[in-house]
Amino acid sequence: MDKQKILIVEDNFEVRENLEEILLLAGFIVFTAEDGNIGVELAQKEKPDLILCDVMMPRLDGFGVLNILSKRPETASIPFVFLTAKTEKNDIRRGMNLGADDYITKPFYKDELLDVIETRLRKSNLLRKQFDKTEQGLSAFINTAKGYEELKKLSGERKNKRFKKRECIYEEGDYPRYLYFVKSGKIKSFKTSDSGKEYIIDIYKEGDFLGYVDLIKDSVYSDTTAALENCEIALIPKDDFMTLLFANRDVSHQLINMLANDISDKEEQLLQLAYHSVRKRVADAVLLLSEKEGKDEINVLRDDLARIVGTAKESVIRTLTEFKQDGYIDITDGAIIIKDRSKLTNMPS
Amino acid sequence: MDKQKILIVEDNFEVRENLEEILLLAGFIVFTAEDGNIGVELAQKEKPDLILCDVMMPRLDGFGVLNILSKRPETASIPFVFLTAKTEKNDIRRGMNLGADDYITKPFYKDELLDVIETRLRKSNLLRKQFDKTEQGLSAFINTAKGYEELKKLSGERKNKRFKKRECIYEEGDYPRYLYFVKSGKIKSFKTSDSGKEYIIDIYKEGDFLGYVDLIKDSVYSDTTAALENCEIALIPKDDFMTLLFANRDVSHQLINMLANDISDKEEQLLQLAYHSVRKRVADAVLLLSEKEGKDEINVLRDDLARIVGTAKESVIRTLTEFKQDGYIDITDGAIIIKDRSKLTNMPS
DNA sequence: AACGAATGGTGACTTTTATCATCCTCTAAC
DNA sequence: GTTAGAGGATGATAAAAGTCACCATTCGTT
Repeated sequence: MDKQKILIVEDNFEVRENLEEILLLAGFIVFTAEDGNIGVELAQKEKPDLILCDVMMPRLDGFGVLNILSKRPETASIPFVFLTAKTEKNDIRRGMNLGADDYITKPFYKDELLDVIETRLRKSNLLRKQFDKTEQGLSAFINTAKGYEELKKLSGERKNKRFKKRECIYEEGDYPRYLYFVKSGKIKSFKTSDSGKEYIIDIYKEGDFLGYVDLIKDSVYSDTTAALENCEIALIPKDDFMTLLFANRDVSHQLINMLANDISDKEEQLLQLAYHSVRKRVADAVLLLSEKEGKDEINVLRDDLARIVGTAKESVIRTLTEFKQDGYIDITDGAIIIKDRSKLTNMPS
Repeated sequence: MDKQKILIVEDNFEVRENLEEILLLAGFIVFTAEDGNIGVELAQKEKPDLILCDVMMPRLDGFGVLNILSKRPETASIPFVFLTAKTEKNDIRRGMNLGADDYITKPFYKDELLDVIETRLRKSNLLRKQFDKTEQGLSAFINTAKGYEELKKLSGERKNKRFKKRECIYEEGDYPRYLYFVKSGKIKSFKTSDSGKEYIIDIYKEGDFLGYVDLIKDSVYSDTTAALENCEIALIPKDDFMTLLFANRDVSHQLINMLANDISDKEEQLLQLAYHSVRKRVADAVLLLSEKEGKDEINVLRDDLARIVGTAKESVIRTLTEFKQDGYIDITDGAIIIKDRSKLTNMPS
């Protein structure tokens, strides 16, 4: 077998060097990334056979990395192993739920590390072989990468449309005529309640498709989408999309995957909305935005933050002030800067 | 053109007779149903060309009828016209959002009635012709009826498994090995928060599939399902389902439809959970259960009701007591009986 | 430059909801 | 028949969040 590629994502220099040395000696090709963002990029570029990733990192933490990678079909099936400081039960459970394959607690022994890596690589190879065998059946979902590419191709040839900050892309009640693909910028989709309050359902960023649910349902839009900043969006006519969807099996399966992921996300949101305190929900919203932004600094209207959290603007502002006093965040000129990511992540409910 | 079939769903005897007479004279074949349940059954049996349905009815109201029919592929594309007492703006908007095609306010003129019916029938015929033309493209989704049939066939041959009240079907963290099809009984699916509180995500009844989201995602279950009463469930092995899904385009499309509907439902739930008062959410939960049950009388543990609403048990009980005092419901031996459906439906948020 | 609107922030107060304790009733098990 | 436990219901109280009022900045527009 050829040499296998391993990606290390770890912010601590010494740990990173140490890991790299061990793995190089063991005969792997090693890539290293010093933070989550670089890790995500490297993973997509190099398609490693396994990823070792620290949980606690500035900017984009391990959960964020896993979350992003497991949504991109081309990286979704790469075995993902968490490095966690202590045996933090919550971290591990959450990581495993998100789809991590294994975890290693720091400090670790060389043998333990290599053992885990070997096990995971073996399992993954086994799986791949099985899929090769049964061309049909389960393997259907391995090729969703192709589906995503096909979908993206649809957007490539189109003329893009630019939307200014706050401009609406579509409104509740409109009849869907396009599938939208975000080329750049961020977009919010929200619903309005009888009493006129808005709730932000989702935030889309570069590389996301939007508007497909109501397009598929063949009903009028049940939400409104508006640009959070200047955006560039490709408009794909409904017919083109439907034709492709009908003609191409990979596209159907990619869409099924996207929908299934959306459902899981929304169910999780429901649970949090039901029982988590505003404090916890604000912390989660801040982390979410920082993840979407890929930065520790986020710029968001307090009104929008409140619409994500599902509460009153004043409550959000008060909570942010508390966070600032507790030293979890800084606020300068309205921008929120995350100072202690772990405290926000582990906020008690 | 052959004589066209119209279904009238209306609880008031006089209005029903009156409508029937007008339509018979106008040359339609007419079916009548005196409540929502009978209406749903008749619609599925007779596949009318148009449905006229009263909004306010005991047991299953017009929204419920529309909701059920629009989820079944074989009845989803039948033009649906609401009969509403006054020009209740909320009712109409809600109805149209749900996918009603038109509405008629009572009292109505004969000409107005026939005019609306004619318009709707013409549009629907036009649509159907278009679909026939473009065998590809949009028509893909018309045939999801076939997909549902194929899926159901999968369950037909299997041995059923019986679950006793409160028994678990699968638990959070389990690895999915089956697709489940409910033959009889009701089932709740719920998630547990860190603090140990449970939230009921969905309630399944006869004719529903469950467990497909995590099956598709190829991840462990992120929720737990348990029987609310004695149930009979068909277990469809994962491989069978995946093979069918891969092989059969109609099944893919049916699944896409199911997923898209789930997403819409959950987004609506999110909005409600965010801003509606406990009082409104309790009213909605009671209506939901009555709809699932197909009766005005519902038997539900206060704990479960609280888990649907996403609040404390005591708060639910207090709210029910208020409803009782206000004359909206009756409670006898723990069973909740709806007395004034319209008050519950139009509960201010 | 002046104005008004939009935005972030704070205080006072009210309402809603959660929590804890207690009581009652019914039922299933001993 | 007795008893333990489950489930429904209510009261008292505390905590959380919403609402209203107000102020200070900033920013874009006239």
